Amino acid sequence: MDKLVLIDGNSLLNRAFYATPVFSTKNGQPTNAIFGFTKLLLKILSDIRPEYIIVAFDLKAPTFRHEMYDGYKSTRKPMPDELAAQVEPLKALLSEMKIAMCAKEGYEADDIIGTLSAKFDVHSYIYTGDRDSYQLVDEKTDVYFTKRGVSDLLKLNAQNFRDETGLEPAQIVDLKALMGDKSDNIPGVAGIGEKTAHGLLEKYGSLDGVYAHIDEIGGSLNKKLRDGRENAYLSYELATINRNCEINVELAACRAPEKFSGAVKRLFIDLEFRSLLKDDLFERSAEGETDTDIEYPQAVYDKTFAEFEESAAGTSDFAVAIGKGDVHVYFGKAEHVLTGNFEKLGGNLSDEDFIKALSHIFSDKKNKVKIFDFKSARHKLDKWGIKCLCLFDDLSLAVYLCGEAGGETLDELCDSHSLSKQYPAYAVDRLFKEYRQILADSDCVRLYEEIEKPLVSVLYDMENEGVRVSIDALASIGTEYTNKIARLSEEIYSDCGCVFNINSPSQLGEVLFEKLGLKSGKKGKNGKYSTNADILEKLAEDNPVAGKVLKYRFFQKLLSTYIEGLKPFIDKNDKIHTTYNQTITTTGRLSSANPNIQNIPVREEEGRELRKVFIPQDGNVFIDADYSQIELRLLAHFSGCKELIEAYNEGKDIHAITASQVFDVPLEEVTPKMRREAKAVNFGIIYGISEFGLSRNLGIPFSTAKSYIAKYFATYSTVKEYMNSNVAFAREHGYVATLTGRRRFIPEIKSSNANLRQFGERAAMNMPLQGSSADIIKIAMINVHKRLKDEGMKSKLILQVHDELVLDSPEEEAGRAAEILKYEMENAVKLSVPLTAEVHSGKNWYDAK
DNA sequence: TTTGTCACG
DNA sequence: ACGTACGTGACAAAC
Repeated sequence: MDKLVLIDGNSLLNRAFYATPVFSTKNGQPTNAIFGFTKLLLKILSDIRPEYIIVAFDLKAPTFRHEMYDGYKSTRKPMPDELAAQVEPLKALLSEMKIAMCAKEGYEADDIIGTLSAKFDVHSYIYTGDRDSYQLVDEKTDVYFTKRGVSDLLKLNAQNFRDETGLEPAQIVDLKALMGDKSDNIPGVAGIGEKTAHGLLEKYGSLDGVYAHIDEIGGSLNKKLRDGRENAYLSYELATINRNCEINVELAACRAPEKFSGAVKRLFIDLEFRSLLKDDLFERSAEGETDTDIEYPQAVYDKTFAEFEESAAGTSDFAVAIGKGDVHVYFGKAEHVLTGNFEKLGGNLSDEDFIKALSHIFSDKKNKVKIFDFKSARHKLDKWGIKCLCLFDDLSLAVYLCGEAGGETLDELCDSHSLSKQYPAYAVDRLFKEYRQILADSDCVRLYEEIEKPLVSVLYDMENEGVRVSIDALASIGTEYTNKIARLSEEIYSDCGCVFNINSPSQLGEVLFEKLGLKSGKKGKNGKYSTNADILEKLAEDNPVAGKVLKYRFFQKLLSTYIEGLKPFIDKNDKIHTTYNQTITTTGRLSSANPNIQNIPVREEEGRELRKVFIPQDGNVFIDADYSQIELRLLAHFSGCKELIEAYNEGKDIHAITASQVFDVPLEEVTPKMRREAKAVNFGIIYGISEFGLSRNLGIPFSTAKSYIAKYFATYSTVKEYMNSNVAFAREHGYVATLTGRRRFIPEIKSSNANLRQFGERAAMNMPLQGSSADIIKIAMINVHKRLKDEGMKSKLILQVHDELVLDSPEEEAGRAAEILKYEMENAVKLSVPLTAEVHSGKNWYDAK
């Protein structure tokens, strides 16, 4: 039998909307509900593979139910704006997807679905979030109900309906007739709730049955039923789905699509549904898969270097895309595909000619190469023994600075711009021109040319240089931790009276809170106990096992992440080479990965010891410099707050001053506790403070945190004004910016979802501070790197940890190197407050801090 | 792949 | 009624 999928459009769109926070495209079009709906739709099509599909919608016009009963659905809240704004775009998408839609004045989607499933000789699969549809279940009709969100589907059938309610599917109408339905404002019988209604139906089977035996029912219930008889039968009618509406739908016009057109693909791209852009979903057009109005270059497979050189003669502008073993080069009107035999057989060039061709491009300092990720290209070219001397433009940086989601690959970029991946070098050329224009329009050209681009070479050198580790020290600390972990786990097993996996939060929660019956184990929304450090610390006051678990976790973390985790990254020279990602963060910071060298322990003494593992090269020392309170200084600078600026200009202790203001005591009477709390307030200010956050961070009552914040802003009103101005700017322009004009787009700030909106507001307050700090240290890095090189020094910049730089420096030039480092960091930019960097040196990273 | 936890600034 | 300081990356478990 043919299969027909029937979807309750309004119901699923509604579910999809509330399943996730609202998210929007860069243009501010909210898309979360359309996304959830589309994702489910694609899943249904691939799971069921139906011959036919119809999406039914409600219309605004009143239905036959409104005519029967004025109050029908009158208590419904209106749709939130952000959901309403998604209805028409969804219909437009469905229409482009060639999916049949159906709506009819006077009926609800339920009725249309009920009618269509009864009308055709097909097996129907109904998808809805409305439990009323239980009544449609029969041998040729399955109903799938979306439980939580949209992806969690429950197939309804007589059995699970009985399990859940103790009733037959058809009885849902009788049930509603008796108990009513608040959300639809169906009245039911006054005074009868779910329990009573159930009881009656179990005994008498149906509404008619109840009234047929009304004389057997005594007491107040009898009166309620007699008084409510009219309402009960009205409700029965209201709750019954009309399976016989007058609808003209030809099944033949409802064919389910197998593939979608290029127009649908473009709509997906516009809606930023990147994760749904699977190639096999879309039809391939004759020339390829993408825009027909693009004139792609001619593909050329040169046989020899001489052939390539001849075409490239006189060309200095190239666009290049490097794949695994193949390199695409676009210039003139052709895309040359070059492959050697390095990683696969059958290259069109000999290895020797392959290298020559690449050297022709990259080793000539007059050439300018457009490329997606220059830093990683250089590492790759290194392996082929090719020196990079050319000028370059980096597409990934341009895209990043334009405020697009960071970390996109070139492939993804091609997809989202409808460009063929077969011509990636041409795509690089074309995309770079496009993004270069956006950079110019958003005043980010200097940021790109003078900061991000020069930084590429600095980071390349840092990654190449690497940081040395002591294998012996690593091994001995590893043994020490392994022993500690073994002892602690034995003790924990014996204390708990059972052996289990302490690493598993769910097993740990079960043992602690159920077996041992420890208190304060509140289950979260997913039905699991939280066992994080905050909770365990509280527990440790009463039960030593919690403390042992904390210790176990601590050493386990150090062992797995920093001992075992680092080992695979150590090269034959005992060095670790991290990768700095320049295009990930929303604020402009770098991130470090494989391994992450920016989160090596320092806060706890026992973890800090690990830094003794990081050592300079023979005969060298580490020189470590970190900015002192750079974000707070930026706050003083940007806000223009006189008190803060003065305090910094006079070199005062800022946290102590804040403490004296917030706690209303003379500076001399500020206690260490007051200073500590004031420091937390200062941090909070930078993060876009909330009462909840501060109270949780300090472990103080909500009301106390509130009063601290109030006092702070009363004292530093210019800071408050500055923060408000950031939020206002973001609301007006959709973005905020740093010292150098780096932008972060914050669409959340216009959300009607309070949580999301507040998140946007905090981000608007924090980004200019965190981001400007990132700008400043980047400038410092470029200048330090240049000075060291220009002055012919052997000291090398090796690490960056957001506000900290580390040099590996020969002992004899360490003094000079430290001076340069400090000077360049402190003078990277000129602010209305001084920037200070604290410098230390030592024979390992521990001693240099 | 997602979740919980925890390391850093 | 709910979820909340900003920005990251890695690991282990559970799905």
